Amino acid sequence: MTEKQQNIFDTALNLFAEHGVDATSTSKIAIAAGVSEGLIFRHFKNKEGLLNAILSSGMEKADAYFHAIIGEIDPKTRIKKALELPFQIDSKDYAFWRLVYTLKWQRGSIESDGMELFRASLAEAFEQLDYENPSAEARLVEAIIDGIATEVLLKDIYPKPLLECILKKYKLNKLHK
Amino acid sequence: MTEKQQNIFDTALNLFAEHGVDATSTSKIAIAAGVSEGLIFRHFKNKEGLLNAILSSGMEKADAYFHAIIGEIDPKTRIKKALELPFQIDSKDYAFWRLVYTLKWQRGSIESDGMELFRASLAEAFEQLDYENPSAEARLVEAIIDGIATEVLLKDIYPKPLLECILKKYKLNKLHK
DNA sequence: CATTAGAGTGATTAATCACTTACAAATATA
DNA sequence: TATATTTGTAAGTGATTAATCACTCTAATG
Repeated sequence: MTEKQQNIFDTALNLFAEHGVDATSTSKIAIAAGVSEGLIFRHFKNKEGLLNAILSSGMEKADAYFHAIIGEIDPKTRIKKALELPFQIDSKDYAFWRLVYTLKWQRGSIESDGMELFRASLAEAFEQLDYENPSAEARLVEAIIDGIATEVLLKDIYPKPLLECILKKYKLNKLHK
Repeated sequence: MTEKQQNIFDTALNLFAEHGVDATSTSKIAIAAGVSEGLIFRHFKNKEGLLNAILSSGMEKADAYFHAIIGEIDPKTRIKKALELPFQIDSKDYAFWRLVYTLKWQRGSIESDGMELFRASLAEAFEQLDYENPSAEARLVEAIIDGIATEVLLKDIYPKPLLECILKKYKLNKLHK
């Protein structure tokens, strides 16, 4: 990636996240990136290609986090780590996640293979712990993660107290390790 | 409201919810509603005015639900009713809520006075029950509601099992009344 | 019957949209 | 040094955008 190409990538990500893809024109991206509009199309083919480059780059990094949780063998620890996910979002990645959550509502959620494995491994953990409805429990955890992530991404408040609260509900707050 | 005005209102709501406000042109609305484009501007002044009409109309109905919860005096019942909220969304209102959740990420969340009171009354309930951090508990419930509502609105699955799961965590599943 | 007001239309506006083309500058390779 | 190749630009393209325009139609009022 040349410097200008990286410029396009970064400013597009920020503008997409802040105002939405549809409200962000290629001309605005070019101006904000200090680049001619044509260069966007040279490097990324079209607007959709630019968006896809941003998404796949971000999901690659995200998949690493998911696999770290899948690899956790102890079911309690696995669930705990899953619930901790939204509290560990790197602030550098805020724009990316804002974009992902925005796109959920129009273009369907961006699914990586890591996310599917993550879902299944959660249900498996609840099953090992003899929960009554493991798959529903897994979906609930996913919903809670989404809800808290929304809280973290949209309101800039200190989220840690929420972690205490939710871990208590799952009796995971005094878990060794 | 004349029939055509109602037509514009309804089709705009559905298109806004499905594709987003920015991706929905006034010409598309007019065609889908079987109406001349000019009529949109006669009745609603501009696109923003149409959006505002849709939002304020919807929030009026939503406020009724919030006040029903605020009016509940027993703290446990109040919290339970709050957690039940996302499971009781009228399917006729799906489009409206999809629109609300979409707009959260770009134009800021649509806040009604009912919602602020709701938030405060939740914290009050947790305080009465001697929870350690009532305001954090209230924010957590809000986040959970948002997460489950997202689940309900985006995936068309049967959500009731999730209600069982979450009520158990709050020990509200065997609450009389 | 004459007047008025609101509902509704279709053509038209300037601006913006995503994207293309023609060409120059820079950089690598021979 | 000569020649490709890549990186970059400026000026365009037609299509679409939100909004306005002059206008017609209908129904009620006096």
